[in-house]
Amino acid sequence: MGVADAVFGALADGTRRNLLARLGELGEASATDLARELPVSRQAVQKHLGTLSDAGLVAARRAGREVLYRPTPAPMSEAMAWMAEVGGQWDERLAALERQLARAGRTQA
Amino acid sequence: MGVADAVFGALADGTRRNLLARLGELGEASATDLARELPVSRQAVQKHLGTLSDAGLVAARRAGREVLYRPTPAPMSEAMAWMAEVGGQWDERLAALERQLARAGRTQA
DNA sequence: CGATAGCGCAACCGTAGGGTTGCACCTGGA
DNA sequence: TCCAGGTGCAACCCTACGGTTGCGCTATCG
Repeated sequence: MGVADAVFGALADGTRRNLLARLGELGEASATDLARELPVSRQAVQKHLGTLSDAGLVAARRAGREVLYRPTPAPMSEAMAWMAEVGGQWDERLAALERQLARAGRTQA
Repeated sequence: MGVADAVFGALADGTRRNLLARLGELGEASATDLARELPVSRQAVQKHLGTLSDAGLVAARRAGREVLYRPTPAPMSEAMAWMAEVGGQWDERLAALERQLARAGRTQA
């Protein structure tokens, strides 16, 4: 369950969740691109992308003189599995969510 | 996306996840009980239970001179829903992106 | 009653984390 | 070849956070 710490930690920040959502919409983007539409500096975005990358939630690709980041959702499955397991121990309500998890984690590695 | 911040923040700490898991096993427990089987002080546990409570992940009940905490996993649904939604979006976009890349260049990442 | 076991609150400390600025380095294009 | 845009790295603030200790209050049991 080692990855859970990094994933939850990465998801704990609102700016990082924004970045992930935006990356989800764009497919790929550079740190500079993302910083342009956010109220923070490029370096801040870059640091966030770094921690997201450490958590395995994004991957980087060099394209010419820019570096494009794309989301890699696989590690989220583990976090969701943790929640479903712990939550499902005592609450039937999460059974429905577990089904969602199965659907969302379908494409995971 | 209000609650997500508190939930992910609460889940970002390993000790708090331990507490949640232990509470899941025990059903109910006091801060003192939980602190006994952890390498931290009772006050630390109490603070953690406080943030878990702020996130809506636990509820407190007074029983005599002790306060028993029990898990209330409902708000996790929202966090999982967020992950499922964003992750699902990724799947579509990534598939489209990979198609583009495959067609455009064979410069595979 | 009185002693004891829990809880609640507050002060305090060290470190990690988000953010910024500044600058050096590389790469692509005119 | 020179210029501009993009990245990488480092130093530096400031706040939040996890953890501790100490003390006072409440309430239960003998």
